[in-house]
Amino acid sequence: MLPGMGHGADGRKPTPSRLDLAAAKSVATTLQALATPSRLMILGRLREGSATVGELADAVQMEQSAVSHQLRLLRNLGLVDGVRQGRSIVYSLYDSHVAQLLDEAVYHAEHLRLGATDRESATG
Amino acid sequence: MLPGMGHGADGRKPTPSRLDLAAAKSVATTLQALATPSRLMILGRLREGSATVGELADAVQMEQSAVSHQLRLLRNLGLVDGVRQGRSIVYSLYDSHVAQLLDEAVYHAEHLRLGATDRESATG
DNA sequence: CTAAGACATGAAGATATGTTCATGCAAGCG
DNA sequence: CGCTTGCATGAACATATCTTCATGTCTTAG
Repeated sequence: MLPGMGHGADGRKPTPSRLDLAAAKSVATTLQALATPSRLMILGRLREGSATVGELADAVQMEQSAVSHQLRLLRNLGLVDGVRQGRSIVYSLYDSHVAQLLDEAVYHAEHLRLGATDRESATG
Repeated sequence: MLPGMGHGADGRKPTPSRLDLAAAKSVATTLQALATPSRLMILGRLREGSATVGELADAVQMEQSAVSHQLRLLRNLGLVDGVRQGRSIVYSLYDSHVAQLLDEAVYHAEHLRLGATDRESATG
């Protein structure tokens, strides 16, 4: 159970109360899984459908080992799930929440990027 | 608006095509701004309304310097904006996208956490 | 059992990141 | 102008993170 952020079992979240440290840590941990290009691409690929580690490695242009390490991380966070199929292991997004979070993250991130296109090298 | 119902206020977002490396980097960069407890708490506080650096530092229990550093980062990413008001500088979320992304991130993160509560210490 | 394929894991090294410390810059006050 | 308040900035240190290398485990085949 997450302390400090109970938003009711009615499925409706009233007003997103302020983030306490525990909640912030929890959210940060999950978000960090989406905060790196490699994992983002892995998830992006998985969003289109299940794939084996080899396929993932090929899709994201990474070493098999690196992919495995990231998959382990994603698995521990409950973002993906892998099942054996013969000698391969087929990974897929854990549920629709992952896909949604991914979509929304991309969506907002793009918009935010547009709003801050050249803000980075603006007059400091 | 209700988080979790999807962000499609306009109802149509282009088919989230596969993430290429450039897009992944961009999204990852933005998401990384939300991937740490400190920044998450700063944004969480800002989500409730504007605040000066001092107020933020007090709210999130951080040194003023640390807050400033993080604000600089958030500002460069276009997530927050600060304007002078006397000796203080009042910060606020740049626009509703930030608030939305924040809400949705929290929402999904919580759900995902619930699904993976004890996955971390599973039979290993 | 031996051999090969597919994936996982541990250790190590290079980077990146976040906080702190000391200091600089800006604004208000007398 | 000098002093105080409020914030920003740079350097440094501790930590976390990601990738690579070598090796282990599990599965299928003969």
